Amino acid sequence: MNFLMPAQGPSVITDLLAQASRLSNQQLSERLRPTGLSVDSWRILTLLRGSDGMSMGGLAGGLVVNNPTLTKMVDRMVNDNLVYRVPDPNDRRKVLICVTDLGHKIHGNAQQIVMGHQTQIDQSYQDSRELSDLLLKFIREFRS
Amino acid sequence: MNFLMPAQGPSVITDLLAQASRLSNQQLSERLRPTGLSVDSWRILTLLRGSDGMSMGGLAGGLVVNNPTLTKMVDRMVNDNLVYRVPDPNDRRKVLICVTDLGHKIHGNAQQIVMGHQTQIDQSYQDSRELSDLLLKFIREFRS
DNA sequence: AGTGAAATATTCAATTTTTAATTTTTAAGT
DNA sequence: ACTTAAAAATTAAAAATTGAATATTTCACT
Repeated sequence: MNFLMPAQGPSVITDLLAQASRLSNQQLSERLRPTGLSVDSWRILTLLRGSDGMSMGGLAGGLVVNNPTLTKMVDRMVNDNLVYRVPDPNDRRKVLICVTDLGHKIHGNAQQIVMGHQTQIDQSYQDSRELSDLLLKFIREFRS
Repeated sequence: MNFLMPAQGPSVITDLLAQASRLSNQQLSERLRPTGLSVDSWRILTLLRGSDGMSMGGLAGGLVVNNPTLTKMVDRMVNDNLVYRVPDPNDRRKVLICVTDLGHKIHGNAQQIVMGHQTQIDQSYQDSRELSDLLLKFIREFRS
């Protein structure tokens, strides 16, 4: 029961990120259950939001998921009428993913829940803003 | 291709953690390939290291993975002779997981690789130490 | 124009994870 | 002691992910 403190040695950032990510993901996942969205589905809709469609590759990069995985995720979301596929007129290798009206609606509900979750974190965790900033920098660095 | 900056609105920490965790996990995963260990197997061995065996529940909590998932992970590691199971003498519902000699040896190799990865992060990313500290606090807060 | 290489997305088989239910042991209250 | 509830780990079936291979389209170079 002593996994609150690391047993020995310096903490490795990959491990800390895994713990933190899975913990917050678990919580958010429960909160999103009423909407029927997984955390990743919400992330897809958020990325898509306000764009006129994104390619599979663009989405996969933004989410950091493998292409075949994303294909299946999008399949499910198409099935649930949250998004739809459109061939890219400029490059016929590509497919553009767009949000349906229902998708927008459900994302709106989800977004409120997510913001509630974020607010709770902000309140119980002092350095939330700073952590976000550092994570943003970290991600930017890692993507180059 | 503009997933480097968030399209709109404030960044949600759960999303940032997912991105950061998956990015660093991908990199470390590649580096660990020669050892045959997955990142999670390495995390298991690290948690186990220096303990006289941990229960499945303890491990699952430390790693933040579901119990059935951990059972299968440990099955594979037992198969590879990295760990073994011992019934807990104090509570016969429990099983203690222990590291084999081979497990210790392979974890040693893996640890070097992981430290190399960490060093690279420290060098390319200025605020590594601070990020780790904030993540530790975040995790501690989330676990209470 | 034509050829080979690269990019994009998908499919398929194999592996892994999840969810729900089961088994075994301990704890609690009567 | 007995009975019921809780805790711990596992199993089994369903769902999701991965990795390799495939099909199609574009790009670059001749």
